[in-house]
Amino acid sequence: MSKRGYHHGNLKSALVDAVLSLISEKGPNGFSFAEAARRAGVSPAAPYRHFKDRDELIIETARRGYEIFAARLEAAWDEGRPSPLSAFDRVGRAYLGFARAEPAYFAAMFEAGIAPEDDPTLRAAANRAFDALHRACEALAARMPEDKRPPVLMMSYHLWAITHGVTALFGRADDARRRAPISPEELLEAGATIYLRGVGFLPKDT
Amino acid sequence: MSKRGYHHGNLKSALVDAVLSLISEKGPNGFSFAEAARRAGVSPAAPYRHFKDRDELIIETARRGYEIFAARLEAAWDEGRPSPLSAFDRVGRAYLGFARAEPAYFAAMFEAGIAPEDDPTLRAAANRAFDALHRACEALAARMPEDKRPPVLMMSYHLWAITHGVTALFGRADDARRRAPISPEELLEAGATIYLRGVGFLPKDT
DNA sequence: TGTACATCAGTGAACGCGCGTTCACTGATGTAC
DNA sequence: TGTACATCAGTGAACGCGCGTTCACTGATGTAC
Repeated sequence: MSKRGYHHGNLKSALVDAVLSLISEKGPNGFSFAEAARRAGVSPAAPYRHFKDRDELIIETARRGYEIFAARLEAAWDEGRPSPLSAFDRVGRAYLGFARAEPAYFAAMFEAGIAPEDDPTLRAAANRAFDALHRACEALAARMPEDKRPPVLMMSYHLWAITHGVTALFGRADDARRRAPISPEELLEAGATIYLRGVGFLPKDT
Repeated sequence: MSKRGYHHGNLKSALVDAVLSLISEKGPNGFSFAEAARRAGVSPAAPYRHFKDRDELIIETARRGYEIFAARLEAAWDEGRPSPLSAFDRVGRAYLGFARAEPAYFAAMFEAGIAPEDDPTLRAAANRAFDALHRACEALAARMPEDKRPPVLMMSYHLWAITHGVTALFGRADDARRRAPISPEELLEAGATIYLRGVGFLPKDT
């Protein structure tokens, strides 16, 4: 954090940080190119050296968010140790935890109205996060007798949907959170357990 | 649609309509007080007769959205006819259908960063929508042997989460939709079926 | 090692624009008698 | 039924503001020789 001279040195990251703090304060779309520059201590023209426009800045923010998100999910999965089921539970908690700890990243990724399909690097980062979840589902499915395995991709989508649904409705960090008389973590764990029982992974009496 | 004179006659609704078309074009938060007035064919000061500020306008939009949404879910449920299960499936499809047919309302309700808790009438409208889903779950639970019923509220939250998750990820009408090799309707129906099997509502071999 | 030069990453002033908001106003409508 | 008056729902001009964007510029850094 040395006194900066004429060159900032790390303006790109500083702008992303500024966007994150602005999103925290005012919601996604509550930031402007000009204010991000001001927060980074730089003239309003400086961001143009790094981003074509406002959209490129939010995409870069979301991209970084997806990478951190993917890394957290992968770490939570930890190759399915000690058991796929307990590891999977950890992944769900990591999903919720990310949304709570990094609401600004989460908003940039899921609520800023940007489309992962539109940008190759964004798409790759988003896929990496989904792949972590998908690999966990593959490991779960591998534990089932071959003739009873559901389509793994479908299972991944379902578990993604329930995890995302619980997070978006009950687990968000802002005022739009719906109140439930049970923590989102417990709600998600119970839901995933019921789903896995229904899909045949868990016996009926669990 | 007669030629309007000095008084608009239905400005409040016209402003909400303008907001909806603006959200459709530019996403939630992509509208301004001034532009909504322009679209309604009225001077920029006119909206102040009906709304304190921009926020009150988006809240009114979301409130109307929740009421239409609740009515559609209630109609889809149709008191559980002909059977609770088929009626419940219809409710899920109505949820998805609303998000697809009315993306602007959906965005105002779930993605504009407003909090249902903050406004009593908004909250009431949002609750009415959730209640439709909750009553459907109660009817499902009533079909189960009393000693095996799960907590109905939890069941409602779970089915809400999976429905909302599928909708927000795969069923949205805009570019942020995730592509899956299966329609959101089928994905949701399969997910709900698996969940209901897991919770004991459906026998293991369905 | 020193120097010349190209490139990079900033500056800061300027622009036109649309926004939110206010104000005194006025035309239309509703109502008391 | 007519009239006077209060209230309602608009007008339109004006304001200050922050934004996105551009421009010619300049200080710092990297590199060829």
